[in-house]
Amino acid sequence: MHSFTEENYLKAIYKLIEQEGDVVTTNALAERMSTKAASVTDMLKKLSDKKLINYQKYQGVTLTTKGEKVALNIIRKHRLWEMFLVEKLDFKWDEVHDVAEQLEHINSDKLIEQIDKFLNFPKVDPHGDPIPTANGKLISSKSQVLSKFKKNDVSIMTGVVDHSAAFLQFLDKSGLVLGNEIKIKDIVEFDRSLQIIVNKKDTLFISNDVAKNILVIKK
Amino acid sequence: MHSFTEENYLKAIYKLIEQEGDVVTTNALAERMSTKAASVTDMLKKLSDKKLINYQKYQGVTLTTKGEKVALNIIRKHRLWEMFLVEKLDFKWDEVHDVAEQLEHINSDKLIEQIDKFLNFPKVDPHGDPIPTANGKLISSKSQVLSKFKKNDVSIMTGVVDHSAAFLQFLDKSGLVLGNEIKIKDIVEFDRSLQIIVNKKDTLFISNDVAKNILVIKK
DNA sequence: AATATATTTTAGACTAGTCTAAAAATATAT
DNA sequence: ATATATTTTTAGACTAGTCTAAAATATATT
Repeated sequence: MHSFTEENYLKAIYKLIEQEGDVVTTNALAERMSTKAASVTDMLKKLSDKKLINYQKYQGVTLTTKGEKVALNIIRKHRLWEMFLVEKLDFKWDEVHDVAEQLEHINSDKLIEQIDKFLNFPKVDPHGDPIPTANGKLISSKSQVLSKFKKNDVSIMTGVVDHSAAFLQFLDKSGLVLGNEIKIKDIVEFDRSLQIIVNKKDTLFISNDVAKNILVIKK
Repeated sequence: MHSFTEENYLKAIYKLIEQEGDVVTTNALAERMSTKAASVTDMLKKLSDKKLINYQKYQGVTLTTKGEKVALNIIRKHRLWEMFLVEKLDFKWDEVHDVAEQLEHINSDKLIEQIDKFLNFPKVDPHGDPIPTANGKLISSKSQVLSKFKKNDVSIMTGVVDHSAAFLQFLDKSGLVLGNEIKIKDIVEFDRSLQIIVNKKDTLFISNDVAKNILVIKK
């Protein structure tokens, strides 16, 4: 199997490609892993030798099919564990990340299949992120950020971009949870902040920064 | 916190003291950890510096109060996870060990308290071993090995000494599970093997070696 | 009590992963 | 087109944990 550290690098590469596009740079990876560029270079050589990434000096990295499979499997385990913590152990959605970061490295096919079954094969995790299948397929959601919508658009909240505890707690406090209907009542020209109506009842003002971190699907 | 490896050494020391008595030797520990005596010596110095063990060169080791607390906490987590796997995820009692060896190192107080609650605060694990409390108390069971009993004694099976998958599978096949009543119908002088009656129905012959690995409590 | 044997420790080396400082390559600006 | 700045890689060193081989200590035998 792959080491704890190798798995974390592969996951980080996957996520950076997912959000930043085509290739990942050494510096970007160093920042994400809270380490130094020199350490990243060392690890990239190792992952490249194992055929988990495509790497040419100075040219950045992408994942090989094999590397992507490993990354998606870690993400699958992470999201299933998060779901388990929230659904079965009464964790809040802002409390699950650190524990899931540990649990995702537990190595047992039977364990993760049974957890999946125990949860009745969920499609998304508590943050609305899709859970990759056992054979490494990821159904990408058609959700978009709320900030892209126009006045009077009505949508359903399906996820978040920022997963920090601070942001998630703010959403809880504001009554913004997955599944809620959000109608944009007004958009303030000056700062692009939004006035929204949640579930046809509560009127709320949110900044554009907040809106950029809320995922919705058009109704 | 303590490293994965440190935790495993402390657990091994605890178990060796529990079954072999007062002090643990370097060689015994090396064998248990599947490593070399030289490596053990290095680790003993480290654990001693951290005040987790009492160690004098050439004199063997015991756990300090602090070290015992760490060991018991690992054992607590191990046994709760085993219980979870069997009770909630349909694992067999011979399948849980390796996964629990990994899960026992997950570091989250909330997680283990919630697992405990989810299982309704079990007192023993699937092998009949007592689960230490959150504050490090271990209720030692009054069980004894079946081989110590006499002809016509009646007892209830409460646990096992050998936890290997092979032994547990043999017990399953023989219909010997926790809670069963075992009456000793006869003891063969020659090899101390036993003829037993399980649950007042099935007659079975077991070797003395097997009897030494079955824990029972007198009825 | 002296010697032989077994156990334990030390010394020095190895791997995985990390670091700093310096060198090399690439990108940007004039 | 060349100089400057930025990014990336290399070189060498460090820690945790491991190893082998040799030295030190303890135990057993006569």
